[in-house]
Amino acid sequence: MKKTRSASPAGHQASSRSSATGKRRAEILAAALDCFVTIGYAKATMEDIRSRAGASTGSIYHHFKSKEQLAAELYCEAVKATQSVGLAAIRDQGNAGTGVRRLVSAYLEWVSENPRLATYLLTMRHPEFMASSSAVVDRMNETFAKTLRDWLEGHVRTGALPALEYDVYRAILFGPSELFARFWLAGRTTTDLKQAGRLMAECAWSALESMRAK
Amino acid sequence: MKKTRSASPAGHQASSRSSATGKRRAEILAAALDCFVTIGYAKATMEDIRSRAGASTGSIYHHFKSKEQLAAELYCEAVKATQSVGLAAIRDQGNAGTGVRRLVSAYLEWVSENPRLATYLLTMRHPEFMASSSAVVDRMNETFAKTLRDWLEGHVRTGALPALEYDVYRAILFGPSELFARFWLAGRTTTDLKQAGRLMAECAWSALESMRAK
Amino acid sequence: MKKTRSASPAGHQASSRSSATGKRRAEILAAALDCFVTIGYAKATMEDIRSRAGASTGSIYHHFKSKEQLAAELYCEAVKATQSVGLAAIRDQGNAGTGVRRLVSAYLEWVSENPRLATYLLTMRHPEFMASSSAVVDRMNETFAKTLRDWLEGHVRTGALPALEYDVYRAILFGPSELFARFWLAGRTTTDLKQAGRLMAECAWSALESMRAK
Amino acid sequence: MKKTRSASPAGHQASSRSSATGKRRAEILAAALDCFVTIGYAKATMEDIRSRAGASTGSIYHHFKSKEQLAAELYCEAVKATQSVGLAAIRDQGNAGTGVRRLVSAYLEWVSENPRLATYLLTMRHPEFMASSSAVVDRMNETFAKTLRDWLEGHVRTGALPALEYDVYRAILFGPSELFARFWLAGRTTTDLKQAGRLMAECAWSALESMRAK
DNA sequence: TATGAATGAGTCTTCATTCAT
DNA sequence: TATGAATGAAGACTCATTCAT
Repeated sequence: MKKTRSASPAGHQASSRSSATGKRRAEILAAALDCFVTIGYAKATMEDIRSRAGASTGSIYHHFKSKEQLAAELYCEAVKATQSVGLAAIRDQGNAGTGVRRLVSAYLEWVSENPRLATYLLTMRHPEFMASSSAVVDRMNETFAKTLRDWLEGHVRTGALPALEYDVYRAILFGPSELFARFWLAGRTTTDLKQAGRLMAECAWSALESMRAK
Repeated sequence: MKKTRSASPAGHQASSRSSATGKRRAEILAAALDCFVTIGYAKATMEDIRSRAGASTGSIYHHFKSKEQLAAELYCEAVKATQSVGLAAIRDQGNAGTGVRRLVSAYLEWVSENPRLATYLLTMRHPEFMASSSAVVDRMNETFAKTLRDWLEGHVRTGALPALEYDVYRAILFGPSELFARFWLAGRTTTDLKQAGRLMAECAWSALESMRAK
Repeated sequence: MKKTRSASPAGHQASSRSSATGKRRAEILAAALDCFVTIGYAKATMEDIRSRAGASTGSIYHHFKSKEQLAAELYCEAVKATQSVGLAAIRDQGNAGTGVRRLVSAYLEWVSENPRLATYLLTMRHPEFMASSSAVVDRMNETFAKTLRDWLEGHVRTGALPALEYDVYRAILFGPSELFARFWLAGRTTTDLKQAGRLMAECAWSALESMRAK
Repeated sequence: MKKTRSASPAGHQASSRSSATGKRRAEILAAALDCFVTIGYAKATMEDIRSRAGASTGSIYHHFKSKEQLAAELYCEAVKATQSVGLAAIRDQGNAGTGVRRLVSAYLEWVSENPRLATYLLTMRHPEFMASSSAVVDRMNETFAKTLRDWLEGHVRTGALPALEYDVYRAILFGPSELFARFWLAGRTTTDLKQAGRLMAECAWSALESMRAK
């Protein structure tokens, strides 16, 4: 059955040219993301991924060392994506209130635009394959944290923001939106995501404001 | 080790009496929790659980239908525990501010007192075994949500709280503390949990207050 | 749950007296037969039998050494039953034709009266538990064969029956009815069993007659 | 050893060529047949089959979904084989007597040439794996029955055969030989199989003849 | 005799991964 | 690069049987 496919003379021309870009690689990654999000990393089998990608077992292993690496690559991609969205939101932002609000709503915007990747990120926060990714992810997290911290500290110095530990800032800034996102991704929300973004942003800002006051 | 964990000082008297109570069952559950939290649901094997519980394979299956059911039972237990703590915090609480603050810090207190169960709850929020538990959990969630909603609405009517959708309330109330808890449980925080509890409580309350104002 | 049963004061009087007969034993045997016939020896579990018998695990093992022995006992019972029916059919039967006919239809009559046991006999012809029964069954078979052979030989000497090997006699006498019985028991026949009995009997007799002639 | 068994002298040429044909598949089937016949379906383990086939666990499951499916496939093969032998015996056979005799002896010939498959067929007539095969087998049985019935009815119309229900015909035609085959395969016969074939054939024919007469 | 918790060897099956073509 | 057959370690689960009460 499969033999007939490679036998079909057409199609060959097209794909033999390049795929240099790594089209197959991308297809496999996409299939893997689908499977992990739908079935879960542990339950999803390479066979699931293989069939969804329309690739062969060998082909997958040609592109990726292992299932774990596949998951790790997706994870890194997801982390990088959120972080760059976050960083872009505060970059060169002189106004603390605007920066905080943008930071929060940027996160939810990204979620709404990348639901699958977001689901993956929020769901696969596990030690299941961390071995392969932790080094890279840890570094990314540090960089992100450092940048955000610097930005925050700048505004703390001007008195625009309260002096709080970074872990508290993290909780205040991202806690509400992340929790909302979880439910939104699960289809268990009634509020529109944009509206929620505004509310979460406001929430974070007014919380910080009130703390600064004291 | 495991035996000490059924921590609550009371109850010991009662359960020390005999095996009739279902001691074995409890031992197995405890061992499973340990394994799931440490190794992860997927990677933990029944053999891991078996040896940690000091039971035989057959004994485990005599008490629990499957690994999935074991996980589900723990999950339900955890959900019930947080919820009852939350409900106790607002029960008969006439003051909105006090209620909100108590709700938030009660959650973190519970986390600090039940780190393993909390880790399990926050980590295993996955479709890996949900089949077995969703019915029960869904009902519990509904009940909890209904009660909390009623309490909130009571205060909305008096103007003490702003009129917001439940999903927004949920995000504001539990988002920061849940996120903080995740990092605390992972040992990645610098702030003391109690202190964080007060901050998260304040944060939630001031956010709500500011929204009410508008 | 089961405890309430032994708690019921009534009924005790009756069963405490004797059950000497082995009522429980019989119930277990009946349940086992049911299970073996329905599910098959291999697939039927002691738990299946236990629950159908309304007994406890321990009780079963109190009465029977093992699953195998349970099966063997039923098998012996079945073999003995058919054989005695067969022997009764030819005992003191001076007329060859009558004897042959009776032998054949007696078999089918027994089948119709003991469908479950017959199914068991025709279905469980396997080495699955033969270890426990072969000795006994072999002896029973020998005795039966010897008696039948003697009867046949008597009529061979008078010329009423043809001189054929016992294995051929067995095939001619029991082959058709056994095959018919298999299908009848499976509910895959259209002909009435009594009618079939007459036909099979006639068939056997005319076959033998024609062979004698040559 | 197993390789010689694909007995039919032709075909060897073709299959010796390569593994492309499904050599492994065939080896596994052969090993399974051996095991099922020797040890019994229930007692034979996949490990038994695996080692006898010289294959790996994974390889077996690559080719067959389950132990049950393996058994089912063999069963279908066996059914198909007997039936085609039977149908060949009566195809275009204008003479009722010759046809009946050929039908009967063809069956026993097939048994003698395919003792293992025959043993399997006569022994594994059980619900152990029927789930997987019944649909296919039922259809094969219907087709076979229909063809045989048509042939019989043709001769009933000419008066060469008596008008009997199909289930009675089945019993008369196959009962004796099947029962004889059972004992022959178990090594519990004294009569030569060919000789028995002639006798069973004669037996069936004279039985039918005598019934027609009436 | 009855009960049912406990036992643990034994099975089937899965699945990530390798490798010959 | 692609293919898919082959590998085999590992795991969940079953079930006959034992045993303390």
